[in-house]
Amino acid sequence: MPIEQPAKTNLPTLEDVAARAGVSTATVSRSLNAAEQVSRGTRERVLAAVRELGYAPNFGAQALAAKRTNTFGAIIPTMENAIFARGLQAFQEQLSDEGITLLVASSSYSAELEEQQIRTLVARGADAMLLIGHDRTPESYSFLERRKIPYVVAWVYDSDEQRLSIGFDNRKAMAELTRRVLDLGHESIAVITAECSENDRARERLAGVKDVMRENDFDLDSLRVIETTYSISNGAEAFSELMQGGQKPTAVLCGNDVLAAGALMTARQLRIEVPRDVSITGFDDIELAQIVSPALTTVHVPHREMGRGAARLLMALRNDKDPGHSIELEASLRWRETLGPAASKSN
Amino acid sequence: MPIEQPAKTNLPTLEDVAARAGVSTATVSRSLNAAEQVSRGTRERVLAAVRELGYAPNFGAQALAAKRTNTFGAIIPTMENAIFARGLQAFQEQLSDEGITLLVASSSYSAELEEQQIRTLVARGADAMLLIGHDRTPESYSFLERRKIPYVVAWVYDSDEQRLSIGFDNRKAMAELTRRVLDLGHESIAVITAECSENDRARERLAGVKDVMRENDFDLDSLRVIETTYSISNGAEAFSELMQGGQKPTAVLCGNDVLAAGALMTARQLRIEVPRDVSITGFDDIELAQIVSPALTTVHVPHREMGRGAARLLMALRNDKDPGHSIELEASLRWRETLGPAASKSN
DNA sequence: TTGTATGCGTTATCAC
DNA sequence: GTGATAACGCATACAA
Repeated sequence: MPIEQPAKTNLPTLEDVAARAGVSTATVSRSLNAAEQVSRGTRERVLAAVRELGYAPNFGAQALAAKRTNTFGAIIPTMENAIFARGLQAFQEQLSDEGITLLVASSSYSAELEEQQIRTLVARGADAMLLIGHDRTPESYSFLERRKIPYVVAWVYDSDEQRLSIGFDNRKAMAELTRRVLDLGHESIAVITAECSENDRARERLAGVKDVMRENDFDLDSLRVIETTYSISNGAEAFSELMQGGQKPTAVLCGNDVLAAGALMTARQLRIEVPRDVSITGFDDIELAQIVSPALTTVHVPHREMGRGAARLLMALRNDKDPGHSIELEASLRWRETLGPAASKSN
Repeated sequence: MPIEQPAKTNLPTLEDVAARAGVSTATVSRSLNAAEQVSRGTRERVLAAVRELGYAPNFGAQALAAKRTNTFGAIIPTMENAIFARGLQAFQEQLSDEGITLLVASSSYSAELEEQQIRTLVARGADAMLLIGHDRTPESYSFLERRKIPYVVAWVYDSDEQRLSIGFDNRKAMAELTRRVLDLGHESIAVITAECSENDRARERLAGVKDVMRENDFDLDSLRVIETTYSISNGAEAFSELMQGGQKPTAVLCGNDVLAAGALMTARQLRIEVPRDVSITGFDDIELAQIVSPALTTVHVPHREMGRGAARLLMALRNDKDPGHSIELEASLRWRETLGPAASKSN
């Protein structure tokens, strides 16, 4: 029985390729990473050897020697719904054009968990990080700075913040929506929002509502606010809580489309007609907003622009170029079917 | 001006920790990776030094020395909708319990692209891989085998296939659904499916439909099939194509919930009432299925079980334990609102 | 343009 | 239990 394979069936290394091509390992390395430094002939011989041996670089060795992994990290609050999907997709596409692979983790909206994820991704070799919002533990920031890991904050733009960011003004966007709601004669407003404590987007959106109510001399105490985790079923539950009891709202502003979809579902079950009996609005304008019936009036968020822009900022940072300043994008109202004039006071 | 930081602001290494704790690098390494081999006292001193210095292991070096990254890879066909989200989430959770980080990439339903992604993830150090379905290039398989990268195939169970897999019988599940449809008196059936050429799940589902039609002596030529990429808008378009022209179907079986949601949307626009005028069914039972109105009759897929199970199989494989054989899970009908009796022949 | 030699930060195999 | 020390596979400064 002939021995077909040597016992050690190890993968080919640079050295093997070098031997086969009759050059040094340095030349092989250069042929692969800095082709212009190598004469055409030798490069071709090397590449042939690479193909014949099925060589692929060892990631660990490469990272160790080059001190660079060409890997970026992103931590998003959740993957369970599509809120960040489109933006992340764009981010990813842009990066892979530049030869960067993306590592994604989710924090479940917990600053504590996010800090841990940051450490994990950085340990795993991330050269740069994409983060959502400004709220996180001081340790997260000091860790990144100490490690000199470039990062950009996305999904928010706040001129008060120093950190490099790309996004939109959550407060302003929600204020604009609220203004429209009040213009339609709504006087009894409720808000279903994510927990605000570690989530500046949610907090700012709520602040936007309050700003406008104040502007219009509303009593802020009359504003009912339910904080809950983003999910369809939580939206459903919160809405049903709002609609039982004496003072029913005529407009329910939801912190995002997922909550709004849940609210809409409950409305249907309770035979509450939207927007005749009650208006419901969302935020984000994910695909869901157009699928539900009636289609959701919501705030359109520039997902793809944020993703692409964040990638560009991060690449600049990683390459020690000047990224410029933070970028403010616009979030604009999408008027669809779930927002209408206030119902006559019949409840 | 006092020098606050040494010029070289490098990260602490094992050696630094060792020096500070007054032990050798070997002991530090052991304290971190095999705590039981180290006396309690020294371990505590080491851990203290680690904390004080903010030490974190260098990933590249670790991978290089240990020949193991504790990273698994998964390639799913798409991230653009939630089809794989729940399963992947479960997979991820199970893995992170075991200290494994997950790298995810998507192939856009292209075998060519998938092969490239496999290479990328393996190059980045993936110890093991999760793949969806059996269809892929022969090179993908030979690459994995040559590299001795363990993998498992999920989302399918096919007793004819040798490869380790966990999933359900797509053909059987779709056949079961089709049987119910025919029982309701439908005689004019149409199918909206993903492209079948590189997608065994889609192919098997379509085969399931045909099986049952044959069983019931239907003319297969009368079956209208539209192949398109999974997306709401494609589902919408395909449905509208089906509903114009002479021979309108009374039941439209969609290859997944996303297509079905699109069909439903168009139906609403065309004022076609579901299921009175036409029945529509989905597949997957993602959250979307319950949000749309009327709620989608669909095939429930055991997402989380697949994810968890795949993680267990892969861990066993990676640890050179016997994973046992492929696992068949059940996919069962979820009867909701979009499937009803065939409309009287009025078209 | 090409080769030589060194170092990157761990883990693991030995001894002790 | 603990300490030397040899890999691990590559990139790169320097020399030729």
